Amino acid sequence: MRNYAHPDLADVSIEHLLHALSDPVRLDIVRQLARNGEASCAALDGGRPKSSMSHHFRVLRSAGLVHTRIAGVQHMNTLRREEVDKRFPGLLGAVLRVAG
Amino acid sequence: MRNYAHPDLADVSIEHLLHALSDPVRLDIVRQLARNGEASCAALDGGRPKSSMSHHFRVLRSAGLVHTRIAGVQHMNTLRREEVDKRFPGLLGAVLRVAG
DNA sequence: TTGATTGTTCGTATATAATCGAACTATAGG
DNA sequence: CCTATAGTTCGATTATATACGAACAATCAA
Repeated sequence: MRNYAHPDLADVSIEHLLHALSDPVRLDIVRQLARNGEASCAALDGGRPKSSMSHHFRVLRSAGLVHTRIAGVQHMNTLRREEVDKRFPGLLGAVLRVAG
Repeated sequence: MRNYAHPDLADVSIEHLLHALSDPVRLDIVRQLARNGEASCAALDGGRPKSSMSHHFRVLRSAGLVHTRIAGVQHMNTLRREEVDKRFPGLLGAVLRVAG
């Protein structure tokens, strides 16, 4: 894998984004990225198998929520906060305001 | 059916609520209720079969989003706007602000 | 080049969800 | 009581998600 495709937020529907956020594992990933900034996949796995995490990161990417940058052997993830906020104002803030 | 049980919003998780909103049929129902206020099930079916609608209303009820009141032969639905707003401040507003 | 590390992809199993016809329940009006 | 109307419940089908082991690819360091 050389690098990832990240969708334009304009092409992401709110249904798609809400679905991505409705899974507890993914919501947890989003919360941690919001709190701590960039993190590798392994740093967020909570003991889950790599293939499961890979799946969840793919869903988060396809929903425009997460950007993944390859840095050597690690894949570093960040929240696409500004872009999501521009497309869906207030949504991510409201979700993250809820206690996890 | 004599009447419905409506969950306390305190018992609704954000994952549950986000999942309920992530379906296009249900999101459409929520949008219409927000715009036009109380409506019967049939008024919102968009030509879909009754059993399908019944399913979606049940999901919306279980997520604390919709209150259903029995009025004779009709079941009238409303958005539980204030309660949802108290539990998840800004969330519904952010969702409804997005063009449908 | 070999080995260790990080994450993807594939395949399969399992679980959850959506769809919808058919039979049923409840209410209202003749 | 009979009939029409509005929704629910049941059951079956199909679709979509999740979970995860195993094999693979890419990078780095020795």
